[in-house]
Amino acid sequence: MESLTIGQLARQALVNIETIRYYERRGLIPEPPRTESGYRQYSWDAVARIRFIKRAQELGFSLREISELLSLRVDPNTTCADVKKRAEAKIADVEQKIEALQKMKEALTTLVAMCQREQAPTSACPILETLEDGTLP
Amino acid sequence: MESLTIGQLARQALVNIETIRYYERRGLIPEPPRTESGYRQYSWDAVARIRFIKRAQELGFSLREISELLSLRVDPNTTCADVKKRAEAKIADVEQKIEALQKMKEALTTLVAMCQREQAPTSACPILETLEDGTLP
DNA sequence: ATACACCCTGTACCTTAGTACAGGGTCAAG
DNA sequence: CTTGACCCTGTACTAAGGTACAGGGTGTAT
Repeated sequence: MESLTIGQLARQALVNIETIRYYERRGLIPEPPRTESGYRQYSWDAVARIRFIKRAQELGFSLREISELLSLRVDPNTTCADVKKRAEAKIADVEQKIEALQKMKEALTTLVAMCQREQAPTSACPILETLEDGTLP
Repeated sequence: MESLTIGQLARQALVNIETIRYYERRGLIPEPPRTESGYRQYSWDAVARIRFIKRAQELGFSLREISELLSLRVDPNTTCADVKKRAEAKIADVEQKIEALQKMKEALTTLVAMCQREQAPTSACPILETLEDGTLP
């Protein structure tokens, strides 16, 4: 199996066939070669590419940002300095996301710690009370 | 001011009027009593309720999850442990994301370093594999 | 040669979390 | 008693990220 049909790729990458065609339209994956009869022929690299897209999405990147990430490389139209500049901007993005998530985690941890008596009814749940009264840092 | 109009509530809770009506349609806030002329009359509790929704959203809960949290509160068969379990699941979620982002940051940092040494990657996308194994090709 | 699974394009539709009117009624100040 | 700020319902729209056909062609096993 040296190349994959769109259906095989979809199963490998755990996405819908339509999603792959959608990514192609959005320019996130290159247009693959076609067979005589017009079927798309994917290489195994495409699996990794789609999995990257899915993972980056879970991390809060939009498809636009992901295509920026994927195009971080030198080519005739992109200089090394340009790649570096954009990579640095992405690092700042990523750092911001990490910070936001760390704050989220701290707040959630504080909430969980408030639950001393698990059998308390939810009507007296300190987690819910704290979310409501705005005393969470 | 013993009750609030929708506009007053919106200002207090720092949301749009339309958002409040949207939350009502979604069942996130109860239908308030009306004046003779049909105006919604909110109690001050509604401010807390909307702040709860907003706060939980910031912590990564979707509106669907938030309405589950809210219905846990009025269900006499659930305990605080149920609430805690949901918060803990969110924490695990957030932790995973932080880890993946840290890998991505490392990959981007490596990429920047490669640019500095004039070893810019020129062909395949250099960060593609980072979310899988944290290395650069 | 006939199912049946698969592929193609194109267009329409869905979800989430709201926003934005249109077309009308209400309330308080001047 | 009019003006302006507010409220009502209902519908339509937004952006992002898909999903779901319809109507047709292809590939292969029996």
